[in-house]
Amino acid sequence: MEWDQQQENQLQNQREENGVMYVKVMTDEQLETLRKQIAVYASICEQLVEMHKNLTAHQDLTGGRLENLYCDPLMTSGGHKISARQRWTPTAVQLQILERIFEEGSGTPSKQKIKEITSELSQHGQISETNVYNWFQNRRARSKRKQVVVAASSNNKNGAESEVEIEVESPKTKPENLLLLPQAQQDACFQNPDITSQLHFLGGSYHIYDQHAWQGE
Amino acid sequence: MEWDQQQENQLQNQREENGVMYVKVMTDEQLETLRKQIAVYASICEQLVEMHKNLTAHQDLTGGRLENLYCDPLMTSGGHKISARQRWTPTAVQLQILERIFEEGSGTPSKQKIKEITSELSQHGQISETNVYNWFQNRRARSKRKQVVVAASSNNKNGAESEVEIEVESPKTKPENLLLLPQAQQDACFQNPDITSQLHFLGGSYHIYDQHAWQGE
DNA sequence: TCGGTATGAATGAACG
DNA sequence: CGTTCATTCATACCGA
Repeated sequence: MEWDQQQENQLQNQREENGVMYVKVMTDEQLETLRKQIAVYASICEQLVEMHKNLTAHQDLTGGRLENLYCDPLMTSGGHKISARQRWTPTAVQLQILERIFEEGSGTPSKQKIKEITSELSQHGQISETNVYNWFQNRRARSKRKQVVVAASSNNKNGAESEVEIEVESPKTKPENLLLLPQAQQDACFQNPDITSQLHFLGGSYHIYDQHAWQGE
Repeated sequence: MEWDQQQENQLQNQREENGVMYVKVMTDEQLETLRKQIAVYASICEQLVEMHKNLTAHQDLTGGRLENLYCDPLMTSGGHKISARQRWTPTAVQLQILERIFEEGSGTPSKQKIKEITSELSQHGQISETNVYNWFQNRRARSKRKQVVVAASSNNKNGAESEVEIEVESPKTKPENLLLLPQAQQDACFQNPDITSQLHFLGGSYHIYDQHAWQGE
Protein backbone atom coordinates (compact mmCIF):
# COMPACT_ATOMS: atom_id res chain seq x y z
CA MET A 1 0.00 0.00 0.00
CA GLU A 2 1.36 3.34 -0.83
CA TRP A 3 0.03 6.47 0.51
CA ASP A 4 3.43 7.71 1.32
CA GLN A 5 3.01 9.78 -1.66
CA GLN A 6 0.71 11.88 0.28
CA GLN A 7 2.73 12.16 3.35
CA GLU A 8 4.23 15.38 2.33
CA ASN A 9 1.25 17.46 2.69
CA GLN A 10 0.55 16.23 6.10
CA LEU A 11 3.26 18.09 7.80
CA GLN A 12 1.28 21.14 8.10
CA ASN A 13 0.54 20.32 11.62
CA GLN A 14 3.94 21.16 12.80
CA ARG A 15 4.50 24.37 14.49
CA GLU A 16 7.55 25.97 15.91
CA GLU A 17 7.46 28.20 18.87
CA ASN A 18 10.26 29.58 20.90
CA GLY A 19 12.67 27.33 19.28
CA VAL A 20 10.67 24.31 20.17
CA MET A 21 8.99 22.23 17.62
CA TYR A 22 5.49 21.30 18.45
CA VAL A 23 3.61 18.75 16.62
CA LYS A 24 0.25 17.43 17.07
CA VAL A 25 1.04 14.02 18.15
CA MET A 26 -0.19 10.68 18.89
CA THR A 27 1.07 8.61 21.69
CA ASP A 28 1.99 5.03 21.57
CA GLU A 29 -1.23 3.99 23.06
CA GLN A 30 -3.15 5.77 20.47
CA LEU A 31 -0.98 4.24 17.93
CA GLU A 32 -1.69 0.94 19.46
CA THR A 33 -5.34 1.61 19.23
CA LEU A 34 -5.02 2.30 15.61
CA ARG A 35 -3.06 -0.81 15.12
CA LYS A 36 -5.73 -2.73 16.77
CA GLN A 37 -8.28 -1.24 14.57
CA ILE A 38 -6.30 -2.26 11.62
CA ALA A 39 -5.95 -5.66 13.06
CA VAL A 40 -9.64 -5.83 13.41
CA TYR A 41 -10.14 -4.94 9.85
CA ALA A 42 -7.61 -7.47 8.85
CA SER A 43 -9.48 -9.98 10.82
CA ILE A 44 -12.73 -9.03 9.25
CA CYS A 45 -11.26 -9.36 5.86
CA GLU A 46 -9.88 -12.69 6.76
CA GLN A 47 -13.15 -13.94 7.94
CA LEU A 48 -14.98 -12.55 5.03
CA VAL A 49 -12.64 -14.33 2.78
CA GLU A 50 -13.21 -17.45 4.70
CA MET A 51 -16.88 -16.97 4.44
CA HIS A 52 -16.57 -16.45 0.80
CA LYS A 53 -14.69 -19.64 0.43
CA ASN A 54 -17.20 -21.56 2.35
CA LEU A 55 -20.00 -20.19 0.37
CA THR A 56 -18.32 -20.96 -2.83
CA ALA A 57 -17.50 -24.41 -1.75
CA HIS A 58 -20.95 -24.86 -0.51
CA GLN A 59 -22.36 -24.00 -3.79
CA ASP A 60 -20.23 -26.48 -5.50
CA LEU A 61 -20.79 -29.25 -3.12
CA THR A 62 -24.16 -29.06 -1.62
CA GLY A 63 -25.25 -26.65 -4.18
CA GLY A 64 -27.80 -29.20 -3.82
CA ARG A 65 -31.18 -27.98 -3.99
CA LEU A 66 -31.47 -25.39 -6.47
CA GLU A 67 -34.31 -25.63 -8.58
CA ASN A 68 -34.50 -22.19 -9.43
CA LEU A 69 -34.95 -21.82 -13.02
CA TYR A 70 -37.99 -23.26 -14.21
CA CYS A 71 -36.97 -26.74 -14.42
CA ASP A 72 -37.58 -28.87 -17.27
CA PRO A 73 -41.04 -30.13 -17.69
CA LEU A 74 -39.63 -33.47 -18.25
CA MET A 75 -40.45 -35.47 -15.37
CA THR A 76 -38.23 -38.22 -14.66
CA SER A 77 -39.03 -41.11 -12.52
CA GLY A 78 -42.17 -41.27 -10.59
CA GLY A 79 -44.25 -39.73 -13.19
CA HIS A 80 -45.32 -37.01 -10.89
CA LYS A 81 -45.69 -33.66 -12.20
CA ILE A 82 -42.87 -31.69 -10.98
CA SER A 83 -43.65 -28.91 -13.27
CA ALA A 84 -42.11 -25.54 -13.12
CA ARG A 85 -42.26 -23.37 -10.17
CA GLN A 86 -44.98 -20.95 -9.93
CA ARG A 87 -43.08 -18.18 -8.49
CA TRP A 88 -40.42 -16.25 -10.16
CA THR A 89 -37.16 -16.19 -8.34
CA PRO A 90 -34.67 -13.62 -9.37
CA THR A 91 -31.26 -14.86 -10.13
CA ALA A 92 -28.27 -13.35 -8.49
CA VAL A 93 -27.44 -11.28 -11.44
CA GLN A 94 -30.91 -10.07 -11.84
CA LEU A 95 -31.02 -9.11 -8.25
CA GLN A 96 -27.89 -7.13 -8.53
CA ILE A 97 -29.19 -5.23 -11.44
CA LEU A 98 -32.54 -4.62 -9.91
CA GLU A 99 -30.99 -3.49 -6.72
CA ARG A 100 -28.75 -1.14 -8.53
CA ILE A 101 -31.52 0.37 -10.53
CA PHE A 102 -33.60 0.67 -7.48
CA GLU A 103 -30.99 2.57 -5.62
CA GLU A 104 -29.85 4.92 -8.21
CA GLY A 105 -32.97 5.83 -9.84
CA SER A 106 -36.12 7.19 -9.30
CA GLY A 107 -38.66 5.48 -7.33
CA THR A 108 -41.19 4.07 -9.64
CA PRO A 109 -40.03 2.93 -12.97
CA SER A 110 -42.32 3.79 -15.74
CA LYS A 111 -43.86 1.23 -17.91
CA GLN A 112 -41.34 1.95 -20.54
CA LYS A 113 -38.55 1.62 -18.13
CA ILE A 114 -39.83 -1.66 -16.96
CA LYS A 115 -39.75 -2.96 -20.41
CA GLU A 116 -36.16 -2.04 -20.77
CA ILE A 117 -35.24 -3.52 -17.50
CA THR A 118 -37.11 -6.66 -18.26
CA SER A 119 -35.38 -6.86 -21.49
CA GLU A 120 -32.03 -6.57 -19.89
CA LEU A 121 -32.80 -8.99 -17.16
CA SER A 122 -34.08 -11.54 -19.52
CA GLN A 123 -30.52 -11.94 -20.56
CA HIS A 124 -29.86 -13.42 -17.23
CA GLY A 125 -32.82 -15.58 -16.77
CA GLN A 126 -36.45 -16.02 -17.34
CA ILE A 127 -38.40 -13.02 -16.31
CA SER A 128 -41.42 -11.04 -17.22
CA GLU A 129 -42.40 -7.46 -16.93
CA THR A 130 -44.82 -8.29 -14.24
CA ASN A 131 -42.03 -9.71 -12.23
CA VAL A 132 -40.10 -6.55 -12.51
CA TYR A 133 -43.07 -4.49 -11.69
CA ASN A 134 -43.85 -6.51 -8.63
CA TRP A 135 -40.33 -6.48 -7.54
CA PHE A 136 -40.17 -2.77 -7.51
CA GLN A 137 -43.46 -2.50 -5.80
CA ASN A 138 -42.36 -4.81 -3.09
CA ARG A 139 -38.95 -3.41 -2.80
CA ARG A 140 -40.30 0.02 -2.31
CA ALA A 141 -43.02 -0.91 0.07
CA ARG A 142 -40.69 -2.95 2.16
CA SER A 143 -37.80 -0.63 2.22
CA LYS A 144 -40.07 1.99 3.46
CA ARG A 145 -40.45 0.54 6.81
CA LYS A 146 -37.24 -1.18 6.91
CA GLN A 147 -34.88 -0.12 9.49
CA VAL A 148 -31.88 -1.69 10.85
CA VAL A 149 -31.24 -1.39 14.43
CA VAL A 150 -27.58 -1.24 14.44
CA ALA A 151 -26.48 -2.04 17.79
CA ALA A 152 -23.09 -1.54 19.09
CA SER A 153 -23.34 2.13 19.02
CA SER A 154 -20.57 3.81 20.79
CA ASN A 155 -20.80 3.68 24.47
CA ASN A 156 -18.22 5.94 25.87
CA LYS A 157 -19.27 5.72 29.35
CA ASN A 158 -16.00 5.33 31.01
CA GLY A 159 -14.33 8.23 29.48
CA ALA A 160 -10.83 7.57 28.52
CA GLU A 161 -10.77 3.86 28.64
CA SER A 162 -12.19 2.71 25.43
CA GLU A 163 -11.66 -0.88 25.92
CA VAL A 164 -10.75 -2.04 22.58
CA GLU A 165 -10.36 -5.60 23.32
CA ILE A 166 -9.94 -7.19 20.05
CA GLU A 167 -10.08 -10.76 20.65
CA VAL A 168 -9.11 -11.65 17.21
CA GLU A 169 -9.58 -15.24 17.65
CA SER A 170 -8.29 -17.50 15.10
CA PRO A 171 -10.96 -19.09 13.03
CA LYS A 172 -10.92 -21.80 15.52
CA THR A 173 -14.16 -20.65 16.89
CA LYS A 174 -16.18 -22.85 14.76
CA PRO A 175 -16.58 -20.40 11.98
CA GLU A 176 -19.08 -22.48 10.27
CA ASN A 177 -21.64 -19.89 10.45
CA LEU A 178 -20.46 -17.06 12.49
CA LEU A 179 -20.72 -13.68 11.10
CA LEU A 180 -23.04 -14.35 8.43
CA LEU A 181 -24.73 -11.19 9.10
CA PRO A 182 -27.48 -9.63 7.22
CA GLN A 183 -26.13 -7.32 4.73
CA ALA A 184 -27.88 -4.46 6.25
CA GLN A 185 -25.74 -4.93 9.22
CA GLN A 186 -22.76 -5.40 7.10
CA ASP A 187 -23.42 -2.18 5.44
CA ALA A 188 -23.68 -0.52 8.71
CA CYS A 189 -20.32 -1.87 9.50
CA PHE A 190 -18.75 0.17 6.89
CA GLN A 191 -20.68 3.22 7.42
CA ASN A 192 -19.72 3.32 10.93
CA PRO A 193 -16.12 4.18 11.35
CA ASP A 194 -16.13 3.11 14.89
CA ILE A 195 -14.59 -0.21 14.72
CA THR A 196 -15.51 -1.18 18.15
CA SER A 197 -18.91 -1.91 16.87
CA GLN A 198 -17.44 -4.45 14.62
CA LEU A 199 -15.64 -6.00 17.41
CA HIS A 200 -18.96 -6.93 18.72
CA PHE A 201 -19.92 -8.99 15.84
CA LEU A 202 -16.52 -10.39 15.61
CA GLY A 203 -16.51 -11.28 19.20
CA GLY A 204 -19.78 -12.96 18.88
CA SER A 205 -21.87 -10.64 20.90
CA TYR A 206 -23.76 -9.43 17.99
CA HIS A 207 -26.76 -7.50 18.66
CA ILE A 208 -30.12 -7.77 17.29
CA TYR A 209 -31.17 -6.62 14.04
CA ASP A 210 -34.72 -6.25 13.55
CA GLN A 211 -37.48 -5.30 11.40
CA HIS A 212 -38.16 -5.88 7.91
CA ALA A 213 -40.77 -4.22 6.04
CA TRP A 214 -44.01 -4.55 7.59
CA GLN A 215 -45.20 -2.20 10.19
CA GLY A 216 -46.45 0.96 8.87
CA GLU A 217 -48.66 2.77 11.18
CA MET B 1 -12.89 8.22 14.88
CA GLU B 2 -12.24 9.66 18.19
CA TRP B 3 -9.25 8.82 20.11
CA ASP B 4 -9.26 12.15 21.68
CA GLN B 5 -10.91 10.56 24.52
CA GLN B 6 -7.89 8.59 25.13
CA GLN B 7 -5.47 11.37 25.01
CA GLU B 8 -5.52 11.92 28.68
CA ASN B 9 -4.16 8.72 29.89
CA GLN B 10 -1.84 8.40 27.06
CA LEU B 11 0.51 10.90 28.33
CA GLN B 12 2.47 8.42 30.21
CA ASN B 13 4.86 8.50 27.42
CA GLN B 14 5.76 11.95 28.28
CA ARG B 15 9.06 12.81 29.65
CA GLU B 16 10.34 16.07 30.85
CA GLU B 17 13.89 17.10 30.45
CA ASN B 18 15.40 20.44 30.97
CA GLY B 19 12.09 22.03 31.07
CA VAL B 20 11.16 20.64 27.79
CA MET B 21 8.48 18.12 27.45
CA TYR B 22 9.30 15.25 25.22
CA VAL B 23 6.84 12.77 24.11
CA LYS B 24 7.14 9.81 22.00
CA VAL B 25 5.01 10.87 19.25
CA MET B 26 3.51 10.15 16.06
CA THR B 27 3.01 12.89 13.67
CA ASP B 28 -0.06 13.57 11.77
CA GLU B 29 1.45 12.18 8.73
CA GLN B 30 1.98 8.93 10.41
CA LEU B 31 -1.43 9.09 11.79
CA GLU B 32 -2.73 9.78 8.40
CA THR B 33 -0.91 6.84 7.07
CA LEU B 34 -2.52 4.64 9.58
CA ARG B 35 -5.83 6.08 8.83
CA LYS B 36 -5.35 5.30 5.26
CA GLN B 37 -4.44 1.83 6.05
CA ILE B 38 -7.62 1.50 7.93
CA ALA B 39 -9.48 3.03 5.09
CA VAL B 40 -7.98 0.55 2.76
CA TYR B 41 -9.00 -2.26 4.94
CA ALA B 42 -12.42 -0.85 5.19
CA SER B 43 -12.55 -0.73 1.50
CA ILE B 44 -11.43 -4.28 1.18
CA CYS B 45 -13.98 -5.37 3.65
CA GLU B 46 -16.56 -3.55 1.76
CA GLN B 47 -15.69 -5.27 -1.40
CA LEU B 48 -15.62 -8.59 0.28
CA VAL B 49 -18.99 -7.93 1.68
CA GLU B 50 -20.19 -7.10 -1.73
CA MET B 51 -18.85 -10.33 -2.95
CA HIS B 52 -20.50 -12.10 -0.17
CA LYS B 53 -23.75 -10.52 -1.00
CA ASN B 54 -23.53 -11.66 -4.49
CA LEU B 55 -22.72 -15.11 -3.44
CA THR B 56 -25.54 -15.14 -1.05
CA ALA B 57 -27.77 -13.97 -3.75
CA HIS B 58 -26.56 -16.74 -5.93
CA GLN B 59 -27.34 -19.15 -3.30
CA ASP B 60 -30.66 -17.58 -3.16
CA LEU B 61 -31.47 -18.45 -6.59
CA THR B 62 -30.16 -21.83 -6.06
CA GLY B 63 -32.47 -22.29 -3.26
CA GLY B 64 -30.55 -20.86 -0.44
CA ARG B 65 -31.81 -18.04 1.56
CA LEU B 66 -29.89 -15.74 3.61
CA GLU B 67 -29.90 -15.70 7.23
CA ASN B 68 -29.97 -13.13 9.82
CA LEU B 69 -28.95 -13.03 13.28
CA TYR B 70 -30.92 -12.43 16.18
CA CYS B 71 -29.65 -13.22 19.49
CA ASP B 72 -30.80 -13.03 22.90
CA PRO B 73 -28.64 -13.55 25.84
CA LEU B 74 -31.48 -14.03 28.17
CA MET B 75 -34.65 -15.66 27.17
CA THR B 76 -35.14 -18.28 29.68
CA SER B 77 -38.53 -19.46 30.69
CA GLY B 78 -39.35 -21.63 27.80
CA GLY B 79 -37.29 -24.29 29.14
CA HIS B 80 -34.88 -23.71 26.36
CA LYS B 81 -31.31 -23.00 26.39
CA ILE B 82 -29.89 -19.62 26.48
CA SER B 83 -27.60 -19.93 23.63
CA ALA B 84 -27.79 -16.99 21.38
CA ARG B 85 -29.57 -18.20 18.37
CA GLN B 86 -30.70 -16.85 15.14
CA ARG B 87 -34.31 -17.47 15.28
CA TRP B 88 -36.79 -16.20 17.72
CA THR B 89 -38.50 -18.90 19.64
CA PRO B 90 -41.56 -18.03 21.58
CA THR B 91 -41.61 -19.05 25.15
CA ALA B 92 -44.41 -21.08 26.53
CA VAL B 93 -45.99 -18.08 28.08
CA GLN B 94 -45.72 -16.06 24.95
CA LEU B 95 -47.28 -18.82 23.00
CA GLN B 96 -50.19 -18.98 25.30
CA ILE B 97 -50.83 -15.34 24.97
CA LEU B 98 -50.42 -15.34 21.26
CA GLU B 99 -52.65 -18.29 20.88
CA ARG B 100 -55.28 -16.68 23.00
CA ILE B 101 -55.18 -13.46 21.13
CA PHE B 102 -55.27 -15.30 17.90
CA GLU B 103 -58.46 -16.99 18.80
CA GLU B 104 -60.31 -14.06 20.04
CA GLY B 105 -59.12 -11.05 18.19
CA SER B 106 -58.75 -13.22 15.23
CA GLY B 107 -58.47 -11.87 11.85
CA THR B 108 -56.64 -8.67 11.70
CA PRO B 109 -53.56 -8.11 13.75
CA SER B 110 -53.37 -4.41 13.03
CA LYS B 111 -50.16 -2.67 13.68
CA GLN B 112 -51.26 -0.92 16.73
CA LYS B 113 -52.31 -4.14 18.26
CA ILE B 114 -49.10 -5.72 17.42
CA LYS B 115 -47.28 -3.12 19.32
CA GLU B 116 -49.36 -3.75 22.33
CA ILE B 117 -48.96 -7.43 22.08
CA THR B 118 -45.29 -7.12 21.60
CA SER B 119 -45.10 -4.93 24.56
CA GLU B 120 -46.91 -7.41 26.66
CA LEU B 121 -44.96 -10.33 25.44
CA SER B 122 -41.70 -8.63 25.94
CA GLN B 123 -42.27 -9.09 29.59
CA HIS B 124 -42.01 -12.76 29.14
CA GLY B 125 -39.03 -12.86 26.95
CA GLN B 126 -37.21 -11.20 24.17
CA ILE B 127 -39.41 -10.43 21.27
CA SER B 128 -39.93 -7.88 18.59
CA GLU B 129 -42.88 -6.61 16.71
CA THR B 130 -41.71 -8.37 13.66
CA ASN B 131 -41.82 -11.61 15.51
CA VAL B 132 -45.37 -11.04 16.48
CA TYR B 133 -46.30 -10.03 13.02
CA ASN B 134 -44.72 -13.08 11.53
CA TRP B 135 -46.27 -15.28 14.06
CA PHE B 136 -49.73 -14.16 13.17
CA GLN B 137 -49.03 -14.38 9.54
CA ASN B 138 -47.87 -17.89 9.86
CA ARG B 139 -50.50 -18.87 12.28
CA ARG B 140 -53.25 -17.79 10.04
CA ALA B 141 -51.76 -19.15 6.90
CA ARG B 142 -51.12 -22.49 8.45
CA SER B 143 -54.35 -22.95 10.22
CA LYS B 144 -55.99 -22.26 6.98
CA ARG B 145 -54.14 -24.75 4.98
CA LYS B 146 -55.33 -27.83 6.54
CA GLN B 147 -54.37 -30.53 4.28
CA VAL B 148 -54.84 -33.56 6.31
CA VAL B 149 -52.74 -36.07 4.63
CA VAL B 150 -51.88 -37.88 7.69
CA ALA B 151 -54.12 -39.60 10.02
CA ALA B 152 -53.21 -37.93 13.17
CA SER B 153 -52.20 -40.82 15.19
CA SER B 154 -52.64 -40.80 18.86
CA ASN B 155 -51.24 -37.53 19.70
CA ASN B 156 -52.19 -37.32 23.23
CA LYS B 157 -49.06 -36.75 24.98
CA ASN B 158 -49.17 -34.86 28.12
CA GLY B 159 -45.96 -33.24 28.93
CA ALA B 160 -44.94 -31.82 32.19
CA GLU B 161 -45.99 -28.32 31.51
CA SER B 162 -49.01 -28.84 29.45
CA GLU B 163 -50.29 -25.40 29.81
CA VAL B 164 -50.25 -24.87 26.18
CA GLU B 165 -53.21 -25.93 24.30
CA ILE B 166 -51.94 -27.47 21.23
CA GLU B 167 -54.30 -26.98 18.44
CA VAL B 168 -55.41 -29.67 16.19
CA GLU B 169 -52.86 -28.79 13.71
CA SER B 170 -51.39 -31.53 11.70
CA PRO B 171 -50.47 -30.30 8.31
CA LYS B 172 -48.23 -33.07 7.38
CA THR B 173 -46.23 -31.39 4.79
CA LYS B 174 -44.96 -34.54 3.37
CA PRO B 175 -41.69 -33.41 1.94
CA GLU B 176 -41.87 -34.94 -1.38
CA ASN B 177 -38.59 -34.11 -2.83
CA LEU B 178 -40.15 -32.50 -5.71
CA LEU B 179 -38.13 -30.48 -8.02
CA LEU B 180 -34.73 -31.72 -7.27
CA LEU B 181 -32.97 -31.25 -10.45
CA PRO B 182 -29.36 -31.44 -11.31
CA GLN B 183 -27.89 -28.30 -10.10
CA ALA B 184 -24.88 -28.76 -12.14
CA GLN B 185 -26.58 -26.42 -14.44
CA GLN B 186 -26.85 -23.93 -11.76
CA ASP B 187 -23.22 -23.86 -11.08
CA ALA B 188 -22.50 -23.53 -14.66
CA CYS B 189 -24.75 -20.59 -14.68
CA PHE B 190 -22.41 -18.48 -12.81
CA GLN B 191 -19.28 -19.64 -14.28
CA ASN B 192 -20.56 -19.46 -17.68
CA PRO B 193 -21.66 -16.06 -18.82
CA ASP B 194 -23.71 -17.28 -21.65
CA ILE B 195 -26.21 -19.28 -19.85
CA THR B 196 -28.77 -17.63 -21.84
CA SER B 197 -28.73 -20.34 -24.32
CA GLN B 198 -29.41 -22.88 -21.68
CA LEU B 199 -32.02 -20.80 -20.12
CA HIS B 200 -33.81 -20.79 -23.30
CA PHE B 201 -34.11 -24.44 -23.46
CA LEU B 202 -34.99 -24.46 -19.86
CA GLY B 203 -37.45 -21.74 -19.58
CA GLY B 204 -38.44 -21.11 -23.07
CA SER B 205 -41.23 -23.55 -23.04
CA TYR B 206 -43.43 -22.40 -20.35
CA HIS B 207 -44.11 -18.97 -19.45
CA ILE B 208 -44.75 -18.26 -15.97
CA TYR B 209 -48.15 -17.32 -15.19
CA ASP B 210 -48.38 -13.75 -15.97
CA GLN B 211 -51.10 -11.35 -16.42
CA HIS B 212 -52.15 -8.99 -13.95
CA ALA B 213 -53.79 -5.68 -13.99
CA TRP B 214 -50.96 -3.41 -13.82
CA GLN B 215 -50.14 -2.29 -17.22
CA GLY B 216 -51.19 1.23 -17.63
CA GLU B 217 -49.31 3.21 -20.10
C1' DT C 1 -25.55 -38.27 15.32
C1' DC C 2 -28.91 -38.14 11.91
C1' DG C 3 -33.45 -37.57 9.80
C1' DG C 4 -37.90 -35.68 10.05
C1' DT C 5 -41.12 -32.36 11.63
C1' DA C 6 -42.62 -27.77 13.43
C1' DT C 7 -42.26 -23.14 12.64
C1' DG C 8 -39.88 -18.35 12.20
C1' DA C 9 -38.66 -15.52 8.45
C1' DA C 10 -38.28 -13.87 3.52
C1' DT C 11 -40.51 -12.58 -0.48
C1' DG C 12 -43.21 -12.89 -5.02
C1' DA C 13 -47.81 -12.10 -6.17
C1' DA C 14 -52.34 -10.32 -5.46
C1' DC C 15 -55.95 -7.58 -3.48
C1' DG C 16 -58.72 -3.31 -2.07
C1' DC D 1 -49.77 2.03 -2.81
C1' DG D 2 -50.20 -0.27 1.52
C1' DT D 3 -51.58 -4.63 3.22
C1' DT D 4 -52.28 -9.46 3.01
C1' DC D 5 -51.81 -14.08 1.10
C1' DA D 6 -49.19 -18.03 -0.40
C1' DT D 7 -45.10 -20.45 -0.94
C1' DT D 8 -40.64 -21.51 0.22
C1' DC D 9 -36.29 -21.49 2.79
C1' DA D 10 -33.86 -22.36 6.96
C1' DT D 11 -33.50 -23.84 11.52
C1' DA D 12 -35.00 -25.22 16.24
C1' DC D 13 -36.35 -29.29 18.25
C1' DC D 14 -37.55 -34.02 18.92
C1' DG D 15 -37.30 -39.01 18.51
C1' DA D 16 -34.76 -43.26 17.28
